[in-house]
Amino acid sequence: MIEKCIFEEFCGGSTGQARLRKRARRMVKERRKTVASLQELADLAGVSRATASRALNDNPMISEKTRARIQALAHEHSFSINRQARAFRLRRSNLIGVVFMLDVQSDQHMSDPFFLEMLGGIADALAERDYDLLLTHAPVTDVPGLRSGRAFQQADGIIFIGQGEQHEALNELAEEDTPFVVWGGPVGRKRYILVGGDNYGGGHAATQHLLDAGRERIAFFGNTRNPEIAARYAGYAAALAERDLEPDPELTVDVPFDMPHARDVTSRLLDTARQFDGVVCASDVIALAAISTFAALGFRVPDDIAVVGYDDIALASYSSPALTTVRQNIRWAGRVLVESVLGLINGDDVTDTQLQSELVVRDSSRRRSGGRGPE
Amino acid sequence: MIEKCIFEEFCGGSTGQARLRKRARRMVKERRKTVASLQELADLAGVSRATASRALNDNPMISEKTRARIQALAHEHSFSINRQARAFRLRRSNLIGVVFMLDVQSDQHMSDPFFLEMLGGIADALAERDYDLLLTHAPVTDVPGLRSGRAFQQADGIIFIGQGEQHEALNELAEEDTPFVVWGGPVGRKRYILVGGDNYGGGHAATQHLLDAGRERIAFFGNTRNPEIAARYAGYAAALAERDLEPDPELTVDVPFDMPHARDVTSRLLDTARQFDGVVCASDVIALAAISTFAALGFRVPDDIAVVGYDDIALASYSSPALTTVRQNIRWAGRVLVESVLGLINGDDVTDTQLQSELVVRDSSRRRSGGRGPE
DNA sequence: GAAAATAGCGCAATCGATTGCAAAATCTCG
DNA sequence: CGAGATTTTGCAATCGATTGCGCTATTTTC
Repeated sequence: MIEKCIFEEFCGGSTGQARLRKRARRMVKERRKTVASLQELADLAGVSRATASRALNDNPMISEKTRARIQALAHEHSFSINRQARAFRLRRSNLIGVVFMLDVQSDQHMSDPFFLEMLGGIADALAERDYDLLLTHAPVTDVPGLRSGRAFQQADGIIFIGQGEQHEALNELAEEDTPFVVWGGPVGRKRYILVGGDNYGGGHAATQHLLDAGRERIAFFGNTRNPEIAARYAGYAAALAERDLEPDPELTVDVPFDMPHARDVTSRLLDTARQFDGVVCASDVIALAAISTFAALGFRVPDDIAVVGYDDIALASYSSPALTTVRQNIRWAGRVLVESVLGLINGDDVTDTQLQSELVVRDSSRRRSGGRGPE
Repeated sequence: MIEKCIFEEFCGGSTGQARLRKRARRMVKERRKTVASLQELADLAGVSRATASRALNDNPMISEKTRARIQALAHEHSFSINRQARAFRLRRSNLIGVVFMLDVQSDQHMSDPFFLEMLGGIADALAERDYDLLLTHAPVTDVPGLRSGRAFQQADGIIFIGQGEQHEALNELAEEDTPFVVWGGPVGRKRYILVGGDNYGGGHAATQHLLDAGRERIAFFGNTRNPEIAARYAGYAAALAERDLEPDPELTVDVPFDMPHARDVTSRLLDTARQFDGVVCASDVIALAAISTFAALGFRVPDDIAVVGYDDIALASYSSPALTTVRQNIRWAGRVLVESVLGLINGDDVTDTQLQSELVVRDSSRRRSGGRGPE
């Protein structure tokens, strides 16, 4: 039945295609064998590799009829193109590298759920565009070393998550020809495409929220050498300035992103007996570590010290008390990063993007209203 | 100087190599141009592609001298092999796919930090072995569909994280020829290599801990259709049995892995007014959600209800009260998974592995000792 | 010192898909 | 019905690295 359909249109000519057709007849018998290469598919269909290739790629040069027939055949034999060969020929792998730039101090890499959500967003967006995600978990002491790393060679483009303290190194990488985009905060003399949240606005909103709640001595926990954090700090300082306050240097604490260190630093701060009644944290993880430390040392949160976090990770709303935080739409961020890097690859004009940030008020920073507590 | 070194040993013969040498002289002048292919490197060195290839791969067929010279040249011109071409030729990509199998219910994929730590462990272990990580974030409704997915075609092997409820589908995949290993719990009629923690032991220890603390009606929160959870449940039931108790079906609650659902289910359970004073949770995330819900509803933790988690994610020790939980050495797990899948690829004999689990007691389950509280 | 053994290298085929160009088939019209 | 226009399809080169086989030098052996 099918054989008939396949061949009836060919029964005329007798040129070079005759050979192909003979081969096709032979192939038909071994129908069930898996089709492994384009050549085999072409033989089955009684056409040349070229035609088969074009048919599968919806090349308009191929007639509707032939295309349909070949695609059906491919499907029937569950044939799928060899992606290695394709990548080799086209010099395009359909792979996007994702590199996490983490602070150097933390041995315990990648423990911030923020990264996971970001990764999920990127993975989804890439999948929609028929790209795969090559994950590199780099010892980010030497960004230049990445150049010779695997990600840079196999991937068509790179997404860096966070600048860490490697802004300059990234600038140098921009001279290379692998396109990349960076999730991070604003910096001067930038030669790469940047996508980020409104860190300034977020830091401002967080601080203002604490001020509105009646807090007067507000600390900032975070590593301001990281551009994202620096922008949040700028927002923090600005909010203070609007109330004629200014940041107390002793309350600006370089807290790393991982919890053990964060806890450490926090408790040391408390030892110095500096007074403060509010904290703006550079991440939810830092905030949770801080809260835990405060609690362990006998401070009540939020009554004695109110805390605001950043990122709105899933766990933030389930801590007790629930954490007020600045939400970034991470999944959307992932999508924007993907669009940007693919845009670069296509040679489009790509510009920086700033996503909105939004303060999510939960009940951890009230001072005057009584705590709702257990009912 | 260098030119001399390169050529002095050749100045004898005058066979087919003469042509090569001429080309080399020409190339030397344009030293600085980036070397893009093996051919160019070979030309520079005055040898053939074959020799260059062998030299770079430390093939013993090549003399020490030539090897050193070519490798030096390669380094000098920062030449690195084209991995696409190599993968194509060798039919080996040095890519390992990692697929997360998540419960279907949860729209909010990948929010459990456990996955991130696991991913980090796998990424590190792979990097050491010169492999890259291809991340697939699959809609795991159809595992068979993965077969035609990108990961399966590009990767030399696959690591599945979690079986979800897809055990049977995995069994079918085992018929295919792509080697894979699975992180998960014990199941019957298994045709794939399994790596997992001691879920039974962990569940047992967690339950025993609560019993030792004087708890008498202990609930279990988790989806027991997931093999890992099922094993933990078995340990839970066994621990109860040792005290002549048996699981109350109404206290075995199918709690999904993501927090919103977990919270939902938890509060519904409390509505039914079933009495219980302890909970063994299938993950820390579930535990934190449960604690948060209990607190919101006016129960004191651990005084009214003690909770034990599973995984010991970084945040577990920073919740207040700190979470007692079962620790799995996730980074080591990642390493074992990598060794196993690479073993399969090499055709080694690979067997299942069970890693130890360890109860980490923090102060969330005391009943008789007074809470330490803020000092 | 000639024959045999051994190193060290080069030749050329190969992997599978894509694509410019040319050839063949089909269609259009006068 | 046949030339010209147009649509389809095939030929063959190409991407870059690897490797079996064979050819030269060089060394060893007697």
